[in-house]
Amino acid sequence: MKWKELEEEPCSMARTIGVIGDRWTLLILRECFLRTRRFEGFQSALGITRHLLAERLKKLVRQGILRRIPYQESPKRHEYILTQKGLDLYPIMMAIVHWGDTHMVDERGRPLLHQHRKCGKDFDPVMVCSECGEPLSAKEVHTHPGPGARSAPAAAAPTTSKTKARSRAA
Amino acid sequence: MKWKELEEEPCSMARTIGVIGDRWTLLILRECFLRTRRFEGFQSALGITRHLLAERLKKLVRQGILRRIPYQESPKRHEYILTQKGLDLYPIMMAIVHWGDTHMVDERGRPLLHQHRKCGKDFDPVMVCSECGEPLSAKEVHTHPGPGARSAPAAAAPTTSKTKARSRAA
DNA sequence: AACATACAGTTCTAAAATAGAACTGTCAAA
DNA sequence: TTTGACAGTTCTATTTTAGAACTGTATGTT
Repeated sequence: MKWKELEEEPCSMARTIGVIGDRWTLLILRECFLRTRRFEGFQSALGITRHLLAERLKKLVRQGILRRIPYQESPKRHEYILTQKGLDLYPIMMAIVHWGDTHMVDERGRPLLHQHRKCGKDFDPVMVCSECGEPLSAKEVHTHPGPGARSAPAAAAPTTSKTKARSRAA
Repeated sequence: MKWKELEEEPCSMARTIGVIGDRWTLLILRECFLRTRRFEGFQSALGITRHLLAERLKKLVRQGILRRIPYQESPKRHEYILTQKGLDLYPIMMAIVHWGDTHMVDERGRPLLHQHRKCGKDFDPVMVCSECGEPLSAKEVHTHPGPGARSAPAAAAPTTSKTKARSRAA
């Protein structure tokens, strides 16, 4: 599979993975949420090669996740700032951190704590149902096709090769 | 950076990314949550090469995210089932899907809907503060070092090369 | 008996992505 | 005049991934 194709699959997860689903991109986004804004900042914080960093930043800008804002003229320099679309990635980041806090910490405990300004307490992120407010777990959720589903009879995707992907959505 | 190193960084996000932060792994996990359990099931659903699939499944088993359970003798065959550690990835998956539903759908709308068995309604996942129950956003959260933080003065990491990563945690 | 099929891998080569280092170019400060 | 900060770009070497074929056990078919 070419990764461009991912973004066109009838699956919100595949599409999202096509955009942010690689290691460096996720780490770059971590830095964004930690307020890093400049090329050298990302590079020295992450140890990523300059080549890849330039690539990934371009992609994130193309995708509307970062905005490239000039902060000085001559030589022209820019900062990379999260757009609203980028800020909306926050639950993904927090969910990843929280899983790591739960399953990947050593004896020393969590590297970082998160304090909620509104209530002043250190917290964990909890994912709840938008309708009833109860915490969610996989077993309590039933998945069913929505309007954008690629229904089996329609469009009749050829599925030429035996090894091609069946259509599947999420 | 070698990806093994990621798992040892003092950052829950880096560690988690080291385990599940690549495209195929995330897609394999999607299939797991959609109840796929067998090698051929994953392969035909995703179109992943058999070689990589075998690799990734092994890694997920090593990490305790999947359990390999025999379902027949001679020839020995196994199913791959999510452990509790694997099931705990659900908020990450839902957060990814939800972002895609918000920012990556076409005119046709969402490919999949999610129904909460408890309340019976189609829902969106919402991330809230465990302490006060309010929805979270990046701007309302203050991050500070926890017990597992790699504090600057201690341990005195050499940081030999100019291009090596500064220590950074999340 | 001979053949095809299901299943779960393993093994190969070619193509693509990433690592690592060096280089470019503008400007400011020493 | 030299050095350093900054934001890249360019190059080669290494590592990963893609793609296809092959292995091996067992069942079902002709």
